[in-house]
Amino acid sequence: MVCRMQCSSPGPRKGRARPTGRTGRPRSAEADAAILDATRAALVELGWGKLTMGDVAARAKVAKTTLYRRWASKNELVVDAVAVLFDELELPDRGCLKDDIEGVVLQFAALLARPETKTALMAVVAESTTDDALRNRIRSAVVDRQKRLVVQGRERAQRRGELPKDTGDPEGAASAARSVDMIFDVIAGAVVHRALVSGEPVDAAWAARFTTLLLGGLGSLERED
Amino acid sequence: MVCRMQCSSPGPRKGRARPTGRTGRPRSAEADAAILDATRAALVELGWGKLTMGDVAARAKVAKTTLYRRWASKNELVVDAVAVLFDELELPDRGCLKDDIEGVVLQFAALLARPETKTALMAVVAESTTDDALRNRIRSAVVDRQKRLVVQGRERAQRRGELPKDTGDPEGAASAARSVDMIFDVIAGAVVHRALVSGEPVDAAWAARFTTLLLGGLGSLERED
DNA sequence: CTCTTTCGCTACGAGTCGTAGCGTAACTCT
DNA sequence: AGAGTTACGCTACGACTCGTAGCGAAAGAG
Repeated sequence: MVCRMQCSSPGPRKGRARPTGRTGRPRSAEADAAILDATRAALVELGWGKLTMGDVAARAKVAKTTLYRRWASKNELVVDAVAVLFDELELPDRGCLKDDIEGVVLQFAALLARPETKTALMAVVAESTTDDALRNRIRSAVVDRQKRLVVQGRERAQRRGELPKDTGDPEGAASAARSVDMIFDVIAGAVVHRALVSGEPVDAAWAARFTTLLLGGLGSLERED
Repeated sequence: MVCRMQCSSPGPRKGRARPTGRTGRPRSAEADAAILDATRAALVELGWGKLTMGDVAARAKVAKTTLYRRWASKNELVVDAVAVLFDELELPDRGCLKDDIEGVVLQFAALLARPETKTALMAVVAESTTDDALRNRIRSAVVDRQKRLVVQGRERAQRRGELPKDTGDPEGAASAARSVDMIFDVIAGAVVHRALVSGEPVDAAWAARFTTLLLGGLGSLERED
């Protein structure tokens, strides 16, 4: 889902993309990497509004036409450039649910503190409100990467006995899906809002208070179902 | 804080701005209103990325130079155009804290559902990460308008006895301020994230579940302090 | 060696930006 | 009423960005 005309296939050979199946000169994987690096660098220096395709091409030492051969618009380029940053997110096992949540909150906050992330993320979300293709790209490249952590943390807490296990029936499954969505929106939303809108630091003290609130709230939600 | 060179003063006379004190032709208040209306209309049709100053000027039937005499950039214009929408937000007394929160959540969600709001809000926040002046403008024009509702709802709940009253000491005041900030970020963040990032509806059922979570969490937070 | 595709490069029309200059309109003060 | 001051509409402008087209050269596949 990266390039414009070619199909990207897994398993590049010798630093080049596309192992076989097509003839002709293959696309340079180095160029791809250089372009994405240049995009992130430009985001840091210029921000979203002043970033131009020509500038990115110059930084990547690549012709502007090469850029347009792979990405149709600035939006899609930036989504791909930022998406890889979300691969860093992990959920190390800290022993209990509370510590796991605090860890992921701080990790997410550290990611949002990076200038290239903060300036790009909101901008592409804004554009996605009037561009369905972009919305889907963001969902698969960014949102799903994050939501996976919630599912993972939930399962881990269930194994520890900190959360009740899922019932097999459809009713329970629907309830579980609603919970995951809710938790995801609350965590990601609160962290983003504090960091980018309120503009105040997401530090360990805040993370601890927030986690207390979330866990207490989950208990109430559980009791009501 | 609206115009570029002149000081806006309250109490216009006869549809014109600035009652007295300065000489010369006064700025047209009708033009201001027409420009802001045109900006919102253009946001609906074009979105943030394709909105141009020339287009807004044409819609408002105003010269482009008039636009630049009042707003230095597209960012500031859009902030002012969207800010007034947040004046609609109120906190009607529904009798108990739970209903008050659900009400404001749904009201905020309805505001975010409007295309001109959703497409503009995230965009200006994105730009504000690299523009301090814009950040302050957003804070005073949008964020403070929302936070006021949290303070108001909290005081009302305290009068009802649903929340403990503030202690007079500095420690208690700091704790109260932290709570207001936390509640604000959680509510606004979660609603924005669900509506704009997850792209799922903020309906009455979601609002009820979210409110249950929040109130339960507040209880836990309270017990720990 | 031939075929195919990508590459860098240049050039281009279209569109936007933000400003300057001008004559005119609107309002205040004397 | 007249003078002074400021905002307005209009036109024009250079600078910039966009996205594309056309070219010859480079890089791999068969």
